Amino acid sequence: MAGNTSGDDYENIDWDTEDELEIQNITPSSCASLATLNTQTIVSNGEASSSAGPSNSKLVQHFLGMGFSEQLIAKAIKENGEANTESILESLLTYSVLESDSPDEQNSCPQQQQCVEENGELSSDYDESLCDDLSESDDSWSGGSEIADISSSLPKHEKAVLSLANMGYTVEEATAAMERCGPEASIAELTDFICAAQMAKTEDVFFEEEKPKLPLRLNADFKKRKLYDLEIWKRKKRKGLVSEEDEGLRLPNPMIGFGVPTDVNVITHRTLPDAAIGPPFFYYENVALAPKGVWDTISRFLYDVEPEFVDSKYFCAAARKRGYVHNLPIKNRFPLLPLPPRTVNDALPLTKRWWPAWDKRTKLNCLQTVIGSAKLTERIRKALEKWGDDPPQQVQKYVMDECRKWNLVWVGKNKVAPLEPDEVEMLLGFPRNHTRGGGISRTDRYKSLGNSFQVDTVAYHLSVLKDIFPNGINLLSLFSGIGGAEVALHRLGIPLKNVVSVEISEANRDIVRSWWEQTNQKGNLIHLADVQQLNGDRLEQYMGSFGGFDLIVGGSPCNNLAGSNRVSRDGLEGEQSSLFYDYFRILDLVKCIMNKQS
DNA sequence: GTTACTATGACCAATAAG
DNA sequence: CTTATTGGTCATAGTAAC
Repeated sequence: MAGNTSGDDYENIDWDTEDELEIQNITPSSCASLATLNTQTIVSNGEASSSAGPSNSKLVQHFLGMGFSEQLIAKAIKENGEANTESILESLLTYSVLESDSPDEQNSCPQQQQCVEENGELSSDYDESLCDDLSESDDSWSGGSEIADISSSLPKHEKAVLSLANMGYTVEEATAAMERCGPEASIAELTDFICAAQMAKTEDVFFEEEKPKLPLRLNADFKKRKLYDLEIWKRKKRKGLVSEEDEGLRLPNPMIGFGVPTDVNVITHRTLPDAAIGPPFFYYENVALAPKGVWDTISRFLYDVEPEFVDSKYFCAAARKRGYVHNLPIKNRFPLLPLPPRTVNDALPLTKRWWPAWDKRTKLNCLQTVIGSAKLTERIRKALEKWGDDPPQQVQKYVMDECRKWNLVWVGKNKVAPLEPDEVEMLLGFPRNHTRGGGISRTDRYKSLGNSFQVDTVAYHLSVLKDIFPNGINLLSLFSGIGGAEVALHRLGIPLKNVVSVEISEANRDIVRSWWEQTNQKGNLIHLADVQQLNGDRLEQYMGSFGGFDLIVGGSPCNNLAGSNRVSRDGLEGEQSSLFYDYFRILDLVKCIMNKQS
């Protein structure tokens, strides 16, 4: 078992693709070509600016990681000294705002200092409407209306412009990029384009020194201004025509990805793009039914790997439609045993007695973070009690609609109820009481569970690692939540050697730590709170101490992608969901560091 | 302050209907 | 082919209760 034999599979995997540094024009990936959100990855080249850069490279790295340009950082440090990071940051932000308000200013593009491709020609729009009177704009938006409300109700392409604007680009730049790249272009494509345009425009222009330092604008004012610019853009757009190019990934039906344990049709081979090939292995997850273009963008960032869309209803009694982007082998997968019950009837046998014949459900819908109200179940009971076993169609439809929407199950005569937390735990493949105790409220249990992996599904995908890493793995777990990946690996019998787990919620960290202790794990568990604080230095530190990560798992926040969000379904640029870019940033960092080590 | 409870449609895409 | 209908969704915000 040990040693050489088990290495066979490993060697079949084509890790040794050294030369993946070929220039990729579109893909925002790979260490060499990309700057987006990724400036840190050039560490090894000693990107020392010729301009007598500050000695404190860590400090520079820190701000580079936040997306500011090296020149701006140098300037900010010069102004503020190295000691006061707060004031440096403030200066940097100020520069960005200045840039966006005065297009003449160059070089403050918060990203992409080193894009070289594209011949960035700009449309004439660049010169127009740059001199909009600000006071006018302020007046026109001075009503009590909330900016956020307005922006969230905008069409998607306009949101894209607004996103770019809020990233520090001018609306004119964003518009030009949109016109050039098409309305469905991803933010990555757009930023690439803008950067190229800026490079073209700013050649030979060196950083000017003294700029009047204005007080930092309030964020609301900033957005207000951008929104006004957006209105201008809309007016322009109505005149011209915009090519609508529809292109996008389609969800498979049935949603079984490369295969599920209960189906004989299993795909065992695929070809990964060279840039995607590890080490490390990575495994990224998010909701399948995201707004248009989101999965295209995710896939493009993650080295053009096609997502594997899987509905967990093929693994358990509840649906869970998710997309997974990973570079794992797909041959010889195996499921966790015992196979979990796959019908409501089997999973919740006590409901069978009360389950009416006209409720044809055999599976539950997606387990959410909130549950149906008591009022609703009472309304349903009242609606049903007038009738016998066979209520009229209208009533049946009403009841069924609500049951499907809220995942209600039958717990008594004419009585439906939401699932209990421990039932959700069981359906998702967690040990009973996994989220119980430790002072967590019932509401928060639902929330944590609703945001989690379905363990059997994930374990099936990760099962191929068992032969590859018989001695255990080092895991980097981003957005760990309640530890779905850790539980899956553990149940697969894959030892966890070193786990760096990043999770913002303290309650969730407590849950994972408690599980770690109860299952007598032999490895090390390192907990961090914020992915945004995880930089190259810390990663190198960890990786140096135990020799790199074997697997990077993460399901980034879906808040702004999920259909059930009525308020802020802003897509990948939403407040929480944009943390996807941190997943990519960290993955790419690890990839680069590992390449450097090997 | 924390927790529980409730009301709140939008968006997308698949499907049905015309 | 177009348009209408349907189904489904890792949720948020406000308010009351504790």
